[in-house]
Amino acid sequence: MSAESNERSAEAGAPDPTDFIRDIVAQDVAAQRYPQIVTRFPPEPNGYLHIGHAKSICLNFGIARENQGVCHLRFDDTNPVKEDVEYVDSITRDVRWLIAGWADHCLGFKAKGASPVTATIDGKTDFRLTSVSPASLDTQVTAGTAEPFFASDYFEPIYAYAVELIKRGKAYVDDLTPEETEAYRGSPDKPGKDSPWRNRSSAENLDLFTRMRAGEFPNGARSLRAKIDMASPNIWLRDPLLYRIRHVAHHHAGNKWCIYPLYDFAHCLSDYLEGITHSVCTLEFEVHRPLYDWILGSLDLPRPLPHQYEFAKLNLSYLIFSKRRLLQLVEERFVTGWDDARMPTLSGARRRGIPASAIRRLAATVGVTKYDSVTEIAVYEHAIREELNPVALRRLAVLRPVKVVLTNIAAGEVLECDATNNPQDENPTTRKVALTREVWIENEDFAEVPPPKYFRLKPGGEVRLKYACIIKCDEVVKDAAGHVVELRCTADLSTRTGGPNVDRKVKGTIHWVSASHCVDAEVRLYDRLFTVAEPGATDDFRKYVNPQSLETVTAKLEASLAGATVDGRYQFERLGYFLVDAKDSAPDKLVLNRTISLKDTWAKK
RNA sequence: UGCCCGAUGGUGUAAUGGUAGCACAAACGACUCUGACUCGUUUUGUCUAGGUUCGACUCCUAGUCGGGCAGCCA
Repeated sequence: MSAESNERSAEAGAPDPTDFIRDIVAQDVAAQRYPQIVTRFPPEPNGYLHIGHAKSICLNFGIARENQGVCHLRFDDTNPVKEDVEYVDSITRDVRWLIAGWADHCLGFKAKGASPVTATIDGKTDFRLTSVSPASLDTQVTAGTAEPFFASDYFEPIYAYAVELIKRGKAYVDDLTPEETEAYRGSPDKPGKDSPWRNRSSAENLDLFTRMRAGEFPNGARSLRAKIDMASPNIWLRDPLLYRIRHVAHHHAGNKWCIYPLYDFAHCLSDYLEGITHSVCTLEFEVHRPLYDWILGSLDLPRPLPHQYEFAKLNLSYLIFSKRRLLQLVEERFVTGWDDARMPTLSGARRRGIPASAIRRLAATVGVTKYDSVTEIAVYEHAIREELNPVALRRLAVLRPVKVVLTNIAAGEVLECDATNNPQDENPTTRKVALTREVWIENEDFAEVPPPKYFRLKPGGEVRLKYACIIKCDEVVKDAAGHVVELRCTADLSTRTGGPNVDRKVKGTIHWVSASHCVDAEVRLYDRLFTVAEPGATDDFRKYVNPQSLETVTAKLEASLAGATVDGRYQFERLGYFLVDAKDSAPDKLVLNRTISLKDTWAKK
């Protein structure tokens, strides 16, 4: 829990970020263009959220947070064949996790089951749906009386707007087949041509559209199209489709419909219905903006219109964010699931022990622009360490143990040492760790033939056992095969805390645990999932999955870790940040994940 | 080869006509009972060519390079 706290996060005192979108919002606020700033995060429930989505979530909720506004979580669920409630649930959970303690007071949910209300404004029929009070959101969610927004809740008013467009002569029912539609559309450098059905009468269009809804026609037989310009240089203005026929049940709307609006038609209207002021999306929708504006502008709507702004999505080196490819990793068993700790999904990050605040910190550092960039993974790793360092409890653990016998300590004797829980604290607390005759040290911390500048233990050399004392290696015991099985050392107990020679310096300090006062645990060490910086740009990203992305070891942990729970964030000294695995750990069989290693300027050389 | 968008050190980003700054990375050094953290120093940049201007990363024109758009996906 402590790791989720914002108290020591940069966010607490940091100034609000600025970028070109926030500048626009600020201008709109200054001009009092809207009574309140309302943004939205509109995922399609057809996959798990990943770090790339997190950038969008942070932007949209950040804008709301900085302007006393609200940000709606809205499912853009207009294509029932691809969507599923499993994703609705995971997305809702992940969004709430990401913004917890930061922007949950801005989260816009609606009353359960609510759909847009009809009103008359200036003699015009209007539909509207607003969010419940964020202040009471938690109790309402718990009570089951609030839920996210769904575009599918707007099918009725969206249908009414389509009828209105037909009446205005701005939409028509087309009988062209999908193949013909494609052929008629032309290509980027060649204009399209008008459908023979383009100039049907309003009455005929209305009749046909009503019958489409009534289910009289099979899939693909007809469609509703906007009547714009088949010769437009912008393909999305060449009479784009508004509705298609799909005789299929919807995961949220049930069996009510057999015609479903397409993204372009549903999205801008959903924004309007919810009173969205700033509709922020990624760059690929830039060419759709004229259509977004055309639809809203063609309906003579009485309330202020939302506006669309586009930014470049996040790319991180050594990672992939494509839903299709992520799904492949899951289905082809490169990972154990969507929440595998190596996955760039939010559920994977959470299981890995990455604090939500670190992801928010990443979003703040990469900024928001229209330049399609690739951010080095090191920026993300740095953000994780920055968030974990001040909150993680220091503990001693040995991943790959080698036995050390301290020959001048009697068997059964226990020397208690004070170990600091977190040196970053203003007033650090301590705990007791046991020093006994036999201890484990890290395999890497002993070298029979040390490389130059090796600070750790070597034959005849000295090293400090952290929080304990300096030891000297007297003898290296090997088995018949020549492997080191035991190091026989003497402890200089005068260098213990409180001892006369505490201040004696040796170059190296290493971690250790008592062999008689420790617990075994399965520890999972993660490395990058891919071996190349841009796996998405290769011929087949699966060929570049890192075979060493997961290594499992049986580690020795200091005894105090015996009761560790998922809530604890630990730094195993000199090794990295760890937490208990939420799925596979049990009280009698601890399983821990390494979130990330400590920066290691020695190993690099 | 139609339309739209973009280009600042290795990477990401700031400077909104007036000293090119910050972060990450890298290198070196200091400190250190974590080769971590912290601190200090250093290396490296405005895509090109014209134009406007006292002055251009910024405005204009052309070019180069990169990205997006031809789902009844979002």
